[in-house]
Amino acid sequence: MSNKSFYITTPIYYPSAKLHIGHAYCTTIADSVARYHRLAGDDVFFLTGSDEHGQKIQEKAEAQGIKPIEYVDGIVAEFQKLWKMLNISNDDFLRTSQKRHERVVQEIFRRVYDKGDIYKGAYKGLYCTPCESFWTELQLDENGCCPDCGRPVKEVAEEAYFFKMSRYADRILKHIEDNPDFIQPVSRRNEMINFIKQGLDDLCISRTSFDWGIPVPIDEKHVIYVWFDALTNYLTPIGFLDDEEKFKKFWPADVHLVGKEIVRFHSIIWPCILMALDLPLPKQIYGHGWLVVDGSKMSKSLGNVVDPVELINKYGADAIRYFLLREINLGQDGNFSELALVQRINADLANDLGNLLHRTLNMVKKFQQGEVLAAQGRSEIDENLIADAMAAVKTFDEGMGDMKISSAIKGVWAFISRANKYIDETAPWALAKDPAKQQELANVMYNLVESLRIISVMIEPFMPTTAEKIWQQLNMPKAFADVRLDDIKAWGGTTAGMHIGEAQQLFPRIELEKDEAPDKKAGEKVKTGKQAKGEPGNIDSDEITIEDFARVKLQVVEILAAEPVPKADKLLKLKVNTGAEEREIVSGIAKHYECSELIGKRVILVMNLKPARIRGVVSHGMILAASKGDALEVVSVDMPVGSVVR
RNA sequence: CGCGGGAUGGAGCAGUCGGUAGCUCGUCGGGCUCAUAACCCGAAGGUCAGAGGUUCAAGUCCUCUUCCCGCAACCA
Repeated sequence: MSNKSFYITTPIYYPSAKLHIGHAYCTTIADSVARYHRLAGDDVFFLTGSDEHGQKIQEKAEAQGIKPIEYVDGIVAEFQKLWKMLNISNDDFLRTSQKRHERVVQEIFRRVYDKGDIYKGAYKGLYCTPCESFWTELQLDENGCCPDCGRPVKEVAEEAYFFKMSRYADRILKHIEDNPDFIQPVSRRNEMINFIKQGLDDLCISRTSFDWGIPVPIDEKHVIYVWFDALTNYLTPIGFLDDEEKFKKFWPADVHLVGKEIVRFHSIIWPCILMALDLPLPKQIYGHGWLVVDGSKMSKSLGNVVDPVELINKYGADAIRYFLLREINLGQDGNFSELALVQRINADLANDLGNLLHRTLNMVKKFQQGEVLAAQGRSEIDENLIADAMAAVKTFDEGMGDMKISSAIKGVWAFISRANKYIDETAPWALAKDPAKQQELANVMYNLVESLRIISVMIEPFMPTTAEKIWQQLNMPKAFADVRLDDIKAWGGTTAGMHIGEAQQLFPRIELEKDEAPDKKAGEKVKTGKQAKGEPGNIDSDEITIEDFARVKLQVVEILAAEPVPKADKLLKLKVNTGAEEREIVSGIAKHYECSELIGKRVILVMNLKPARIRGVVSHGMILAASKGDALEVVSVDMPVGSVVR
């Protein structure tokens, strides 16, 4: 029997830092799709990995005094630990530093070179010698200098190999236009078409300025630069060089799932490389959106990067997976907040799903000594429930097959709600009291158990652990690992006469404490360790809690330098010493102070204000000042630099 | 005119081919007692950012405006 094959990939993540919730989001999506296809009976290959080469990694390793491979080994181990915690079911994990990958990359380079699509040229760039970094014109600061150190850059040329991407521009454009599903969602597709029409440059694919990479096979001075190294990872584990049959089976990939910022590389550069290799193109590039945290973008300088490991430890992997898949529409940016997470857990997982299972098991135990009796005959209400169950399976099946994960989940939950309503409609507790209605009761109990059986299977791609827990509590005879989608495409798979297992809470409710309880004094510690941190208190009121205030980090800093901001009459650019570092901030006090009188002043700075670009200057913080009418004075103190204000 | 995304009841979001504006949470009222103070039913609440246009018909198509948010060739 030859099953349909399905090959899905995530990007290979760059191990320059720990993974955050956004990476977990992307991989969770891929995992749920992969799990769905396995459930549907397809032969699935699900790949993720790490992109380990490059200058940045080399620098980080040097800074720690270790070899790049040692540095990367440490971080990649963390990646794999996270995927294990999240129950990611990848079939392979590719590291670009692996020998098997080096072979592939070098072979691809040779093939494309032999074809005449690679030539030696000069990479021209703006180089900052002290920082040893290349910049593009747009990255430079307002003075045309290095954005890191502010010193001038110079134009240098470095010998490099180039890939003749321009040669494939017309073909890729046509491909995208002829295949509407190639790039999803459509908004990204339009963006790509637009981009190609502006013309494609040849791609620089080698570097000599660092050596942590795969050597160019024909020229040992060079290492292969990013895209030839990274994108080709998708070919390595499926037997590109060593298993022709496997390769034929899984290539072309069904979906490359990527973040929206790298759609371009996957839908333009990657296909061009494949065309140069005479290989078929992937069927689909799917660009998912980004997670914003409580309304603002995740960034290190904002300090709002969400660590998935912490969340998993606090709420469990399945709850996090459920939230990510349910709450955010694939393809669009979505908001992540711990408060929303807790609300989802309570409403959907504890109240709707958990309680449905619990009350059902409890009734079977109480009314029928734990035995699931055979159903005989169907009422109209029963028929409705069954029709809704079958419709839910269909919605689920179609939604998942079409990458509409959120809508698939909504379909499942609509049915969970339906089952809860069925209990109300049939009122089993009343049937139980009437000896003449025992068969009717048996029917209701059977239908509920059968509904939960179907629900547990549909939930598996989203919450594998919970799905199996439900299966076990129902005490279904078949091994859960062997269950397939076909098992729930028809009603009646529950065996009459079986005994249910022990009922256990799937998701205990998470109690939210009210900050505004009148009997609690302001300032009193009301949050327990279990409580979500960073949760907004009462948003409606102007009153804030001591915790709210504590989020504002105030500190004494010394003004080192001050100069006017060009073309702005109210703004001064200040350089301050925080004790730990120097920062640049922009302050609207030019009308009230001369630059010279500010120098040496010790003032209070809001340390953790989101950096903002004001008249082209990035301001990292805000100086406190008092004003009334036209008068204004900065708040200054005599305490030493670094003193914390509170 | 750098590119793109967004604006829909208190909050967060759906809305496929233009055809009666939906969902979740919250609020208010009711029901039920098997259950994790859970579940079920009902109600209130929106001139779909603004202006103009196409059309028998516009949240949906076109033009302009305002306001938010990203990106600008290795941040998912």
